[in-house]
Amino acid sequence: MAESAQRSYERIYAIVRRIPRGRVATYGQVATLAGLPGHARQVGYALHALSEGSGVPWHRVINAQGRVSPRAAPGWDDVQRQLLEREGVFLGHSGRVSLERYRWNPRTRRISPALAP
DNA sequence: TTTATGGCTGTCA
DNA sequence: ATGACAGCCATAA
Repeated sequence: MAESAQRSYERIYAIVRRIPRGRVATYGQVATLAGLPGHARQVGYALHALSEGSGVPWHRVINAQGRVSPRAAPGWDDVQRQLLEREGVFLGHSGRVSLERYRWNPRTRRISPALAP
């Protein structure tokens, strides 16, 4: 693997690591924050290449539609949903996450749970 | 080298 | 609301 790609991966991981518990971010959002606007797909690859003990909360990254993307290995999407629920991110009735509520904003834009309906 | 394929996204029907 | 299409670019073969 080329070093430039490695660097990008590290940036991506650094961003994903910042996502707080109970929050989610989209692939595109992570890409932009990592300084790679438009490389959302690459974020998916970076996370896919991740090893298990890396400490990177890959499950907090979902697609722009607020859904858990289906991946190569069947059953993993369920695992991801479980992990999210364990952190307090509950999926809507159609297996969708309300991005309006759970989207992570690095610049303090946080939604108070007490304020939520 | 070229091709095919993806843990995506935005736009349009 | 869902589905098809086209960009984007790193990996794998």
